[in-house]
Amino acid sequence: MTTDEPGVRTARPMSGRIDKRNAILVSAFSVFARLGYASACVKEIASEAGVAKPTVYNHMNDKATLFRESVEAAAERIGAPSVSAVRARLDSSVGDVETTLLGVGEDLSAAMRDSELWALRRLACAESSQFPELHHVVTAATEAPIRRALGDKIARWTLRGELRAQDPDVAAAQFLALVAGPLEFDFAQGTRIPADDRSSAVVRAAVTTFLRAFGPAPTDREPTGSS
Amino acid sequence: MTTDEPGVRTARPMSGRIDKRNAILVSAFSVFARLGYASACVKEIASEAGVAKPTVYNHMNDKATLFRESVEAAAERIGAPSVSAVRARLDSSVGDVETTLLGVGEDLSAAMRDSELWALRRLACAESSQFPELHHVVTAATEAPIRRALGDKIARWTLRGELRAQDPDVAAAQFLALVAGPLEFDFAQGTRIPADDRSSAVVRAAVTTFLRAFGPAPTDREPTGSS
Amino acid sequence: MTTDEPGVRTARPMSGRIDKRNAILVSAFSVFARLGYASACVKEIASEAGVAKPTVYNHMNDKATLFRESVEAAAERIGAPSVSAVRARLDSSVGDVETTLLGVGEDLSAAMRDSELWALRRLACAESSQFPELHHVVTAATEAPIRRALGDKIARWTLRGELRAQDPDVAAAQFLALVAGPLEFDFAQGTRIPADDRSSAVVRAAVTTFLRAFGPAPTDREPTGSS
Amino acid sequence: MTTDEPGVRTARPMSGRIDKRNAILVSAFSVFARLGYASACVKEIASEAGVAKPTVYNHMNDKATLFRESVEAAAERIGAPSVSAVRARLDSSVGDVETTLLGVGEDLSAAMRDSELWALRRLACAESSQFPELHHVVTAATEAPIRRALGDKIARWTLRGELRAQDPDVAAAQFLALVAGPLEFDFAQGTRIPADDRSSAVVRAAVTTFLRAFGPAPTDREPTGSS
DNA sequence: AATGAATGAGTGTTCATTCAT
DNA sequence: TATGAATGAACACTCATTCAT
Repeated sequence: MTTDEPGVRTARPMSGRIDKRNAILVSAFSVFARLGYASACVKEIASEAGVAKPTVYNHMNDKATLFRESVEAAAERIGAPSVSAVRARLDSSVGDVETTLLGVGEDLSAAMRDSELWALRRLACAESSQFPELHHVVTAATEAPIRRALGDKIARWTLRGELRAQDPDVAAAQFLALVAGPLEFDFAQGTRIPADDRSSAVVRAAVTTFLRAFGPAPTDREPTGSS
Repeated sequence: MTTDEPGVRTARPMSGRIDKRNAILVSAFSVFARLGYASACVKEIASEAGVAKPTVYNHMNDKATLFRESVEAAAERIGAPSVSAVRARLDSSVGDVETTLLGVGEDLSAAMRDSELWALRRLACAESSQFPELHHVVTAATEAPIRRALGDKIARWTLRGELRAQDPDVAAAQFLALVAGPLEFDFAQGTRIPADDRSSAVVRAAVTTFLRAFGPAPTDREPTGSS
Repeated sequence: MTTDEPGVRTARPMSGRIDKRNAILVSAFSVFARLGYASACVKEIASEAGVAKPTVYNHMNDKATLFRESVEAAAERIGAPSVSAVRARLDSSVGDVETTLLGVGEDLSAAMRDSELWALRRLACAESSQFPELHHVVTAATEAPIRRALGDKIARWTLRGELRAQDPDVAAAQFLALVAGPLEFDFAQGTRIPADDRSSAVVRAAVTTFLRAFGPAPTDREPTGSS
Repeated sequence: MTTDEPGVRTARPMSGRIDKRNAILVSAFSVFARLGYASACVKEIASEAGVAKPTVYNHMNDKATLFRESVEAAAERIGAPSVSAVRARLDSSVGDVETTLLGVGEDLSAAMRDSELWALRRLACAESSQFPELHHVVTAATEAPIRRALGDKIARWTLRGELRAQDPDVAAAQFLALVAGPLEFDFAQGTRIPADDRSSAVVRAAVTTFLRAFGPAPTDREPTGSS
């Protein structure tokens, strides 16, 4: 239908369209994150994307679809860095268990400093009655891969005798909870950002508790503090 | 519905008004919980409360005030049972540490089966950019008292040598995280209700991990499973 | 609920509302007649009625209801005069058959000079796929009573030997057709208005033909022309 | 669908274009008939014609032109069969006057069973304020030729003494009115289809009345019924 | 000649809020 | 105090039409 000369030509004619689609998705997420689904207005999304309102409807059928797709795209975009960071850290073999866990904890607390991540969670939470599938979309792009990777690593550590976690997946979930739970309180849904030393303390406390529970040997090293 | 004996009328001249106000607050929370702040419409709230729309405006200045007050009232109402339950359990001296913690865990997981609690959380989360104070209101009525009571108890246990938690507040936060974190995943923002045995398993795993980390003596009892 | 002192007071509080409702219905028919259902816009109807757009929606649920009700009201209003005129003429006993039929014919052709009647027909015809019930509404308010009254009269004439129509209803329908059929061609859906003598000629021709077919005796009066 | 033999291409370079134009006109009338002028949307017309929207604009300047041309084309197409049928019947010399008139009446009532004819009338009627010329277009393609042919025939019958109609055109118009008038009531703008015997009765009654009025001799044959 | 993409203008409808009673 | 009625402002969505290809 179009000129099919190999090379750059084939990629070109679509690029503008794809650019526009991405611009729409990005601005849609931005506006939805700021105002919520119901209060966001398509006109503002369009103007922020630099297109006319009907162009938005040419790409996405209606507001609900626009919402879903923008959240999905944002989940990928926002979740990717922390997922990659944790994966890289777990794949590299440098450092002992404690150091690695501390690193993972720092990765998580760093991720929570991203206001877009909170916006993403807020949206998925807020609209979970109208768009229940979003919870899965968001966790699949943010928590789930980390949980899985950490579970794998804990299994290996256990095999190597560096840890003794009967069920690595439960242990992984618990480690994440030990880090995220207390932090979620401090972040107050992303409306506050705790000081660096506060989140570091939470991470250290989580690692300490985790290692006391799952540490390799019941060594009698003194429990040197959980704060 | 109201006391209609003529004699009583003079005694409680305000009761009808207060009744009406409560009816408005209750139906407001119900509608807000169902539809979210922006999508909820005052007309529906009024009709569900059995009053006319302007009557709502006679009691609350505007929609935002109506929202805030209805959420505050609902937070008290919804949070109270689980707070009381946990407090009662911690105040009574029956049972050892493990039994008590298991009981608290069960209290928490029972509380999470209340769909109104999830609605409350969803609202606070959803509107946290427009109404940031709600996060505090909700946690103050639900989590905070439990955390504080548990912290107190852990302090006492530690003093008695039944536990060794350097910082009881951190330990309390971690216990709650160990219970709530994995469960939050299963509840999926209140859109799913996990089976009883699943949540019991989570609670047991949380207690096991917690006791391994903070248990009194470095006993050499085998770590018999974390699932 | 309102002061119920007998007399004028009870009628008052509603009159403003009813006035407004009527104003809306009248201006709605005017706009619908001018532009058709789809092209008419509620905003224009509202402003022509001197109210705000939402006021229209307070009285009628949606555009379709507004349309139906405005057409029904207009059918009563527009059909009444010609129906009354024909009824009055048929009820009064002055004049012989021919004179009376000529009078009825003139009544009909006078009615067709009312541009609102054509607008009414146009609307019922135009929207008969979306609003099929309108055909009945319009004919019931315009043609049907006339047909019935004329049928009754023809029956009486036949009984009195002044006419010999076996089936008076068929004869009535045929008389109306003889008058209206040729005139409809001349009026061209109300876009043209034929000269007075033209429509009088049509009426005379209709009466002549009708009387030749249903006249009392096979008199041998010459057929003096049908034009 | 199109002739693809390379040789033929040069011979009929326009045929594909004309095909496309016809497809557009046909689908346009179909959509206009279904939805009316204002509610019909060009996109649907284009897709039903199997072309893209701008292609429609390449052939017809705008929606109004598209409407006019599609109605004109449809008028020819839809009117032709009944016109031909009546003409053929009148041209053939078989049968006496009564038989022929009965046949013409049946032709007319058969034509009214074509839902497309009603759609055509509805459109012309509905949009007669915006497109007043359509009334002429439609009648010229449907009623007018029949009226003229019947007038001619009545003139001949009168000359031959088989009828005595002073003004054949008026008589023709009256015959058509006697048939169509009562039937139009039954068809209710094409929303209902009367039973065969009902329309046959109407036709017979019309012929009876017509012949009583214009029959050749003032014979004293009993008026045997007008129903 | 035909089309995918884009848009300005406009629609019906809803809602929070106010006023007169 | 409580309410029926009214409204200004806004929103999702559609459509006829044009432009670049």
